Amino acid sequence: MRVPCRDCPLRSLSAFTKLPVKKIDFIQSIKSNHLHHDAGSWIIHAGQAAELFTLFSGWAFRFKTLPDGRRQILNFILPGDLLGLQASMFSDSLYDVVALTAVELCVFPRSKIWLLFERMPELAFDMTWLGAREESQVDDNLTTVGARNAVERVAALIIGLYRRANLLGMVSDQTLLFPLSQQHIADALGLSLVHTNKTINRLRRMGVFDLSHGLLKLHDFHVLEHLAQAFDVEISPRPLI
Amino acid sequence: MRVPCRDCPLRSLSAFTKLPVKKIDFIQSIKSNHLHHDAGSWIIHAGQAAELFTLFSGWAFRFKTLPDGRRQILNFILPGDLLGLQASMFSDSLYDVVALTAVELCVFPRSKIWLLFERMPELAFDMTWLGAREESQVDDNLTTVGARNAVERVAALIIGLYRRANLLGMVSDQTLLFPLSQQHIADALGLSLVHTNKTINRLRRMGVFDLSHGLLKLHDFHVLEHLAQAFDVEISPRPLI
DNA sequence: CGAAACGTTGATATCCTTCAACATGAGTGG
DNA sequence: CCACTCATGTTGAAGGATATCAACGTTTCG
Repeated sequence: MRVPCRDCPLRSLSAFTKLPVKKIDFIQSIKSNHLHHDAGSWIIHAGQAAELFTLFSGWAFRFKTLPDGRRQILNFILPGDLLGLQASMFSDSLYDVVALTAVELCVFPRSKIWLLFERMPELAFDMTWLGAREESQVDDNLTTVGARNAVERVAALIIGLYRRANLLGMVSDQTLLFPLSQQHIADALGLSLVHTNKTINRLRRMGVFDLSHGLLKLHDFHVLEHLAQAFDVEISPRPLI
Repeated sequence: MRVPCRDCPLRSLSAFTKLPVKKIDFIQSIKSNHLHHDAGSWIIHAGQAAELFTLFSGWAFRFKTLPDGRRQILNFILPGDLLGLQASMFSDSLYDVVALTAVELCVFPRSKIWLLFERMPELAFDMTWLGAREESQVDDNLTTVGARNAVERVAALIIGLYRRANLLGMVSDQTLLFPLSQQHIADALGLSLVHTNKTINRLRRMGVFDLSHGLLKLHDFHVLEHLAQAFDVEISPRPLI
């Protein structure tokens, strides 16, 4: 809580739209907490109620688990992303969210969401926009898992995360701190761990990227885009609640 | 336009929440059109702007196409579902929507969406809720495609559609008009057409359902649920805009 | 230093795809 | 009503992509 929302370092990034002070102060007024979580800890539990969060720093991921234990990672969450919108609109969350690194979270109690719709329609609109954007990410992931082969899947995942991280200024010298294990990648792509490993190494040997020791270095973005059968993407600044 | 929103036949279904007349009239006031489309016709084009719709009758589906033509169906759209929320919040749609049967659509111009947030926060909230619900469907589909094998995928798809249709009163004698071709099923599940066919017939021979001539008859819901490695689901009435 | 998590590799098994051919059904024009 | 065509569904065979199994290497961390 020490840093007021007005001075939030995320706001100065070009990835985010500028908000009038009045709205920022409203956001601050409904923010109830600023949490720290260790890597690996649960942020939202499937089957339980959850608040609404903004990820302030770190990485997290959202996933579902089948009765027999298989798990599917639905998307990854980066700083500035809204987290728990579905969960806070339904009575219970339908998915788990776990911190991938140490994270900081801004907490907005679900009880205040209605206030936001009532008093600050612009912010409610932004929230809906952010929800639509998350869905569009899940759409992409479904397309990756359903229609692409192993090489294309890995390529598409790398591209997607690289792009997002780049917008947040987390990339320098085409290099990025990359906290996913190969098991995370496998669970996101619907591939086995072993095959994921072999596919990554194939791409590594092809020279399109290097991925080791938690560091991703992208050598050739365009080749990777081509390998991924990627769509064109339009990137626009997004609201930050 | 002949039937006023107050008398909308969908509203009387138990699947939908009751709305005060004032709000229904507001909905009516921003509804700009009532469209008819033939089966197979495009409702939303990827790369183009789109309005916001409610599907009044019929079935539709939302999908993406890779540069080389492979296509992934993201979800199916049934009466009462919102359609084009993402598309109408972004400048262009990132996906296509095509009518699976003849459909009727209620049209709400995107230019009026802001008005709705400003003047009717309850409806804005409902819209966000419906968006969150669609995302949760895509989450499920991603889990199906990423973590289930062929038999489980088909079972999960059938269960999901049967459940939704049932809530809308489209099921009688455990039987339902089912307009998907096996190619649609294959494209939704990330399976080849041939393997989809063989999997369906395997399930048919196991006696859990029958699917032919556009008719789905579900013989044993619980066995199918078990085969699908299905989650428990909580079903609650939803808003209708 | 030891243990545990994570990554790597080869061999084998399996699920799913592809190919090809044919069957069936729906729609159309003669 | 029949003959034709096109979409859709069905089936067997063969090949390929991915999964599984098992063993070992490497890093991290207490």
